[in-house]
Parts: sequence; structure tokens; C-alpha cells
Amino acid sequence: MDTKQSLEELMPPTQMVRKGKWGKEDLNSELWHACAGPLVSLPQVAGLVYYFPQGHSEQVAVSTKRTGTSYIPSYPNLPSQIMCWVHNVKLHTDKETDEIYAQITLQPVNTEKDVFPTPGFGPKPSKHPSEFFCKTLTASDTSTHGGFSVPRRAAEKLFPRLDYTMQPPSQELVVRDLHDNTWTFRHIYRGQPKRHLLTTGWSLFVGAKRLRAGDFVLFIR
Amino acid sequence: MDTKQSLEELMPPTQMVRKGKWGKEDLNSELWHACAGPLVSLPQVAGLVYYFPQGHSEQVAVSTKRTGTSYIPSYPNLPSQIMCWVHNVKLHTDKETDEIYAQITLQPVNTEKDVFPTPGFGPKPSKHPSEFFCKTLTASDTSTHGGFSVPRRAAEKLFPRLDYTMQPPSQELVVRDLHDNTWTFRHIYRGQPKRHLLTTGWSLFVGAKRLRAGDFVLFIR
DNA sequence: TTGTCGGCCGATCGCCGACAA
DNA sequence: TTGTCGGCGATCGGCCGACAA
Repeated sequence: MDTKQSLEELMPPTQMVRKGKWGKEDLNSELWHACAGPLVSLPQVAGLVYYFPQGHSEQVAVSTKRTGTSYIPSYPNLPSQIMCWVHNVKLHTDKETDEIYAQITLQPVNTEKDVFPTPGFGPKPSKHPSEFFCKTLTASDTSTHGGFSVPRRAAEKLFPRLDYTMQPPSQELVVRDLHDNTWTFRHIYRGQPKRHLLTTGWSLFVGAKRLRAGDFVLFIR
Repeated sequence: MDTKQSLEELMPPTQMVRKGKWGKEDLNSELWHACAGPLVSLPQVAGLVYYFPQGHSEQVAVSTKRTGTSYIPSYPNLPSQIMCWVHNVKLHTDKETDEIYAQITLQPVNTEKDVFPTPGFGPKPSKHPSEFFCKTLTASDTSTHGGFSVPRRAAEKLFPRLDYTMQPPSQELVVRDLHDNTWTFRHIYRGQPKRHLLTTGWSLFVGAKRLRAGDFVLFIR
């Protein structure tokens, strides 16, 4: 199972956000979109969209692996697309896997005229964070043998600047995940050649999130 | 959370049964009743029972801790007791906590005459195992520091007899839980004064079942 | 009779730079 | 630049009898 881990830096100390409950809407919305990627944009509440029943049905058939007697009903007389009014859009994250998804409540309408027109319609682009970094975890990253190797650019762009007069330079990174849980990592710059590492605290995170090589983490500022 | 752990000895090697799926009905039924205790007896399928809606509603209200907007509906015109025909009785165990419960399917009837009479009605006592032992776990039992201290009477009555010519006397105990999972424990008789202990394998069981001091285990033969 | 503890030893964790891809 | 490894010290797991409740 691939698990996307998102990390958000709001301000020093660094914060990491993981999929979860939405306490601060702005914060988590940005994180959610960071995980979803730039190609995903959600419809606006009170906007008009087309709902494609067959496409949805096929998605459900693939994503739910039912066994035995259950089956997917088909509705031959259903139109291929249904104009709908967007009642509500709610961002979610799976509490176990941190996988993100959105819950969109739709109400069918016959024509556009059935809906009270609202100025400013149309696909408004969602806010995607400009400062982010995503890394696929290596075997060394998830092993109990050591910590997390931070790509240089990620550390320099997103993490609070280290005091390089220290020997070795290091700091405590306090980070929040999407569930509003906080995690503390030791960020150190050491080794020959020099590299950024997350050491103390990282293994707790790997264990709690059950991360495996191939999963990925996402940092945002 | 208190978790009841039941252990069943069928024949040497010793077996332990924990709440779970019902492969062998006889085996698990006996275990289920061992966990439920002697005061619990279930109605027979095709028998007649009285259903008390208010009592059931109060039970549900207590056991489900709903927060916020949900509420328990009340039906003022419902009779206090409803005569029912027992369609089905199914034994269950929670896969996470091993807590036992029964699912009883009822159908309301107006009078006894609506039901085709069957000879041999009445509360037939459920089979309760005669040879069993139950122990509340101590801090030492669940600690990572050591194993499980077996009460002398339990070991002598339920476990296969040790070969006391060995130094120290010990054997491998293979045990099955209610989910039909098997567990292997080293059973040894040692120490000064001598006592029965479960050592190797016990900590795996404690970890997998997330047992805490205060939970209890139940052995049956 | 049995719950808790100190002692002890081996396994694992986790921090380090070496080295190479 | 960064993934993997050997080295190593610290911690933890888990088996033992001592001791006392």
C-alpha cells in the first residue's frame, strides 16, 4: 500500500501535516491539495457540474473488491451525464492510511435555469502550495537501522535555516500532520560528504504510519 | 478495555481458543459459552421469547457513545414486551477485541397459536464447559519483562501432565484461539519455590491481542 | 502459592562516517 | 548528491531465581 505523507511548514518551527481531521481549514486544505497534486481541482460549492454515472460506477467497481454474492447493479435507462448542483464539498483523509479523498454532494437539476445564478462561476483554480517537496521513501529511510535522508534542496528551501556555526549544525523540527498530530524530529547536517538527515523521532513516525519503502512523504512550507 | 481471552484444551497438545470465526461449531460454541459465563443462556432457534424494546433501547444508548447531533428515537406507542419467534441465533466475536456477543433474529407474532408448535420447547441449558480456568492478568503477566504465571491448579487440571523427570520439566503448548489462530507457548515448571510459567511465545500473544493488566484469559480443556 | 524484582545476556535500535553509485 | 553498509554503544526483551506478600 502506498501512503502519501504530507508535511507542511507554516512558520518556524517547521510543521508537517498529514491527512486527517480539519481543524484549521486553510492549513489543511492547502495540504490536501498538495497531496492531490496540481491536476486535481475540485468543483465550487453552488456550482454546476456534470455527473457521469457509468464512470462513477466503474470507479466503484474497481476500488471496492467485493467477494462472493455482491454485485454492481446497472441502470440501463440512466442518462450518460446528469447536470448537478454542487451542494457541498468536503475534504477527507483516511485515518488509517492517510489517503486523501473528497466527498461531493450533488443534486440533479434539469436545466441551468433551475438554479439561482450566482456571479463568479466557473472553475476557480484551487490553491496549490508553491513551496513543497515530495520524496519516495528508500529502504534506508524506512529501515530501523537509521533515519531519513533529506534531499539537499528540500532542506535548504523548506526547513528553517540551520546555524552552521554549530558542530554539527542541528535543530529540532516540530511538524504537524493532517490529523493535527505533532511530530518532533532531530534535523542534523553531518557526515562525509555533508548531508541533511532526520534522526531522532523519525522511526516513531515510520512505525506509527506503518511506512514502507515506496511510500512517499510530502513537505510543504 | 477489558478483553476476555479464552483458551481451550481439546486434547494434547493443549489448545487455546480466542474469540473468532466459527470453523468448528462445537468447539467454538463451547468456548463462547465459557467466555459468556454460566448465567448466560441463549434462546433456542424456533423457540418463543419476549422482546423488551425499552430495555434494548437503553442498552444501545449506553453501549454506543454517540456525540453531537445523533439521538435515540423513542416510540411511545410501542408495547413494553413483544412476543417473538426466534428465527436464528448466531455467535460472534469482535475481531479486534475478542469480545463475544450473539446476534438473535426475531419475528413478532401475535399469539402462540401463530407458530407451529414444536415438541421439546423451553429453555434448554447451553453447554458450559466443566473444565475451565480464568485468570485476571497482573502487571507482571503483561509486562515485557517476563512471562505468564500459571496458577498451580490451572496447570495441574487443564494442561497436559509434565514429565517431572526432566530438569526442569517443560513442554510446548500449542493452543488455538476463537479465531482459529494457533499460538505456541513454552510451559515450564521451575523457580524456587517451584511454579508453572508460560515463557517463550507469551509476549507475542500479549502484543497481538494488546492485553493489559486487568484483562483476563480463560482456559478450557 | 504467586506477584514483583534484580541480575544477566543476547537481540535490536539507532547514531556515526566510509564508501560508492 | 544520496543510498547502503559496517561499526558501535545504548536500550530493550526475556529467562532465571530471590524474596516477600
